[in-house]
Amino acid sequence: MRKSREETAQTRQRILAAAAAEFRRGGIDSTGVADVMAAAGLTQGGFYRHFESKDALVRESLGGSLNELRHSMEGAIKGRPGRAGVVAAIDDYLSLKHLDSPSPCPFACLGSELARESPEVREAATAGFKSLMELVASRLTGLSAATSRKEAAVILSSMVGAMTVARMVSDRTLATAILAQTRKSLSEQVRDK
Amino acid sequence: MRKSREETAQTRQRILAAAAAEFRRGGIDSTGVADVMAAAGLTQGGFYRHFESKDALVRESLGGSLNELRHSMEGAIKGRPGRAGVVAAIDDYLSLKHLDSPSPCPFACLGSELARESPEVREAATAGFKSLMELVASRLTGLSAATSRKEAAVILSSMVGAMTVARMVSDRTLATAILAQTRKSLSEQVRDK
DNA sequence: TGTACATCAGTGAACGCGCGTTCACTGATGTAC
DNA sequence: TGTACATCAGTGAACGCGCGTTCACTGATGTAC
Repeated sequence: MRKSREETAQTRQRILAAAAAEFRRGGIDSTGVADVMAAAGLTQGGFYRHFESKDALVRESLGGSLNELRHSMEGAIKGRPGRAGVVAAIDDYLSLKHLDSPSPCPFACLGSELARESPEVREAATAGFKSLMELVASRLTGLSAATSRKEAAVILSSMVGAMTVARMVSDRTLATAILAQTRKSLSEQVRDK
Repeated sequence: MRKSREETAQTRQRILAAAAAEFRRGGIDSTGVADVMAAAGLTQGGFYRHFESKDALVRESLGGSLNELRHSMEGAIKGRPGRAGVVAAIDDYLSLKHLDSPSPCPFACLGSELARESPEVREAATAGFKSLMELVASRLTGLSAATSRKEAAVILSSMVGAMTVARMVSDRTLATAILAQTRKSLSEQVRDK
């Protein structure tokens, strides 16, 4: 049953992709190694040929999620010049589509759980957040480097908060209102500062 | 071993208080019925004399947490007149003290987990959020009722997002910067709108 | 290039453990007369 | 008011179950000559 080196590498990537999606969907604690392996079309026994532990999987798949999120935000930002790029990223993130579809954002899906994860996992989350901060800050022209980073942190954490709360409430009207009003409020903030 | 009616009622309250604190500290999934009962100074066997299931405990203790949070915000708001009351509540919530101490806010502690809880639990969370919204909105003078509620929703979800992210990142400097800058940003928003 | 052997990806079953829940039991409290 | 009995809060052990992890085994791949 041994697989070629290429197949092995592909399997590893398949497990990582399945893990990233399953953890975001069901949470870290509630998603078992067997769930992830089944989602990747494998049985649980083979897991430890690819990863040292569940924690290592969480860490690495979180890194993958964060990279994808960064690329998706880069795409939205690069479509428009200057500060309008940030507005586009905000509108994209706080869209109804993002509310309903499997979310690409581990902060919104796992935020409060991540605070209780191992130091290694939290460091991966921190690096991901900082990476998004730099991306947004680079478009907040006319501010000092330090100030633009701080403003970017506020914008991003507000986005995460809005999506987290919108996902939490069972009142659909309230959820859409939170997203719409936060889009409006943050866009004004980006344009005016 | 039977206890008096009064003692029974006190025990129930003790379990609820322990549950609220333990769930916020360790998350809902990771905190077992036995953990809660031990924190209340009891053994797990007696749990079902007081509650129908863990889900019922989660629902009721979440309601308790939300009531306490509302009272604490009411206290901060009532200390100052008009919009300054909202600023005081923001400063209180986004303080370093709140970052470090056992948090009274279930949204910041459990936000992403709550989105995956039972409909009953999510409805309790929704009612709690709406209650805070009304409280904040009542102080956003000069706006229509609908607009003030929407603004309140943005302010609250931004507060939750800032605290969630600040708790998540392993970089202390970044955490304090997020809190400070969000305080500043929201305060300006409250004063100017 | 062909052959013999070592490696190891993946399977399926098992490990110990902790979970939510149930239950027999205890003895103090509450109730009925 | 006093007594006999029913109730039930709390204990401690057990239930089935799913968890993360380990392991014997398989057979195709990789390596050495």
